[in-house]
Amino acid sequence: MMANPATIKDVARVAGVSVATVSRALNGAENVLPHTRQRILEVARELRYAPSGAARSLITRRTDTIGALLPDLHGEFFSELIRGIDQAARSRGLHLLLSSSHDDAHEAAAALRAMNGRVDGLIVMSPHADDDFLSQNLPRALPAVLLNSGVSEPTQRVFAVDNYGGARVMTEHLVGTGRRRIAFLGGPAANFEARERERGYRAGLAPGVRPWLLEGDFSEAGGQRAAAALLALPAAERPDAVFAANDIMAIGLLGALQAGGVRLPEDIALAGFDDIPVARYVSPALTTMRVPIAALGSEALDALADALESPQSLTADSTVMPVQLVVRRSCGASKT
Amino acid sequence: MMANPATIKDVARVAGVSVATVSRALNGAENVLPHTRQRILEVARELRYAPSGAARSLITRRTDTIGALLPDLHGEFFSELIRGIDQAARSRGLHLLLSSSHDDAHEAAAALRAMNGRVDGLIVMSPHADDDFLSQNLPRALPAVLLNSGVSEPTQRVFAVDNYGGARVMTEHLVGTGRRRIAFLGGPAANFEARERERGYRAGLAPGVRPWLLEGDFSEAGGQRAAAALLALPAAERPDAVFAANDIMAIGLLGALQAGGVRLPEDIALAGFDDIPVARYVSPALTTMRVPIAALGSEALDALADALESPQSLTADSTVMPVQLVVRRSCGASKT
DNA sequence: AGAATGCATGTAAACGTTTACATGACACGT
DNA sequence: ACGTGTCATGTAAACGTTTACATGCATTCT
Repeated sequence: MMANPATIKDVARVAGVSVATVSRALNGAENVLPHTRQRILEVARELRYAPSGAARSLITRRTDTIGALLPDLHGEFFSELIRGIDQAARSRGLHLLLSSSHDDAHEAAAALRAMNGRVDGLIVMSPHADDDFLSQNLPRALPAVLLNSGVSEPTQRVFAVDNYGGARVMTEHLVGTGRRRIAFLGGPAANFEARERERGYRAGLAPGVRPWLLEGDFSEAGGQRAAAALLALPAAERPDAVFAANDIMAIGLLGALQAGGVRLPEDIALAGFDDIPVARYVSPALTTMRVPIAALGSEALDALADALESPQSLTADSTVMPVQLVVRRSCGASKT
Repeated sequence: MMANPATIKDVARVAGVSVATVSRALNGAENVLPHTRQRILEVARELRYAPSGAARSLITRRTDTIGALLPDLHGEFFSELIRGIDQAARSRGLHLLLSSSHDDAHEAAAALRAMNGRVDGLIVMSPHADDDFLSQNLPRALPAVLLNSGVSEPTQRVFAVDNYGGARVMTEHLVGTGRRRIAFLGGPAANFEARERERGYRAGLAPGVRPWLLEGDFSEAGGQRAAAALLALPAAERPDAVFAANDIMAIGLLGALQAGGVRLPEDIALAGFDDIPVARYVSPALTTMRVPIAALGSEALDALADALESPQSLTADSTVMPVQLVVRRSCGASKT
């Protein structure tokens, strides 16, 4: 019923030629008689022959595939990231091998090793992927680029987002619109991006102003918990602005605060970070920092793909993608 | 600098054993002396050896990878779908090879063939993937499951969503809340799901009522265009409800209608289909049909993974996933 | 006419694994 | 002591390609 797939040998036998000729005909080598080629193509179609990727990449040492090691697949951030990577990959004829959600460094290492021989390069975004981890676990000869990693002295190519600068600009914007009691809803302590954004927040405050930190975890539920904490305060003691370290927390906060009778942006101005698609649909629409998520993915892939052509092009420096302030109604500075 | 990766031969040479012993030690065969095994593990770590996936799967005929052929990666629908697939794949130790956006059948066929020898099975969701296409292009011996395909007499395993039933229930719901002039904003004519939803809409109308069809394309911009068309009508001639064939069109419509001064849901009730995450954040929150998108992906993967163990488990029937009416404010039937 | 050239095709090695089978050391029962 | 069995290890084939090199035929040059 489900017969074994045809191999190049089958094609050769049926067409009455050698496997070498079949290989040449199928790969478009020019030194094969038109008549022979046509015959081979016919037979190949007839037998539904498709070359084995495994065998082919074993000998050519090319897989035309790049691997992506991601921490998670949840939410719009990763959706956008993958879209960016995929788009760039497709336009270069590369395939995408996905691997996600590695809870500990051990698992991530296993995933990394499992990619060996199946990919030509790696895009790595992982909380565990510090310099040490990579130099211990990255199979040799496998070019890699890092995304938003916390490496200080990179030995790899790194693409990152200007978390610090963006957070600073956002804070200054809130200060500029007259807010004085600006709280910051942070992310997980272990998260590099969260720390950078907090650093930017601190830098953006007017000199002498004490930072006001709320605990968060980058999740919608975390935003709701923070809202509950604020609602427990007397209205006069609440902040007049909250800057959430990412959009999804801001959105959780937004809904919960409104449910608690707080008027946004009149009572409390709200700002997020990332500009995920949903940010413009909430009411009031969320002021946020636009992160070029898809571009981050496609630039990473482009750098990696270039490295496949000329390995020396993969230098160990880092590129910081600029972010852009997007003012919407939630911060009170826009009428629309 | 970037040395060739170590092979099993290198490990064997350094450890002073044969490659067979290395293979056995690394794969956990029990008949290898503890001393020998430890020595081999040490050497392997030292050399940063990782077995070549290509070589391994060439001989074992297993890749532990499944391929997903998707039409697109844009939007929350596919994000959720991939998440569902990935989650099920990971829990079974399978990898995921992604391939998307094939504009024509020719491209899709190429993608299909490129997967040969790199995957153990396929999840296919493609407008081109009808029965003919698959039987022509699917390499033999490659188990596959189809998603939301328009095959009538399936020769493959198919998972689909109850588009017809859901659309019918939604239409009946709108009728039940007193709406009489219910328009349907359709999807691309070539799209099977769009046609099924339209069919459900027609069936849900009260007997004798003429269907009112608006042209759409499943995109947010399409929703906005439809809104423009409605706004061009005198208010009295507009529908009192619009049922959009998917959420993203409903959301485009929603924003554009509100900008045009239409009150939702008072003047026009609005409903969508899919229940993408953003549906509950728009204002008014969108009444919609909840499609178990992630579950669709994970069930498809589970069926496929089972088939890898026992090929005969992959019968050629179809599973229809139930959908669920989610009433929110946009249809006027809910206070919250 | 004979040598040289060009060119289509064939032969076989190589890629890095796994695994069936062979080998040989050692322990044991007789 | 000698066969017998056990078991760790080695040998080599196999997986399905690509490709360097060999082959031999047809054509062209002298």
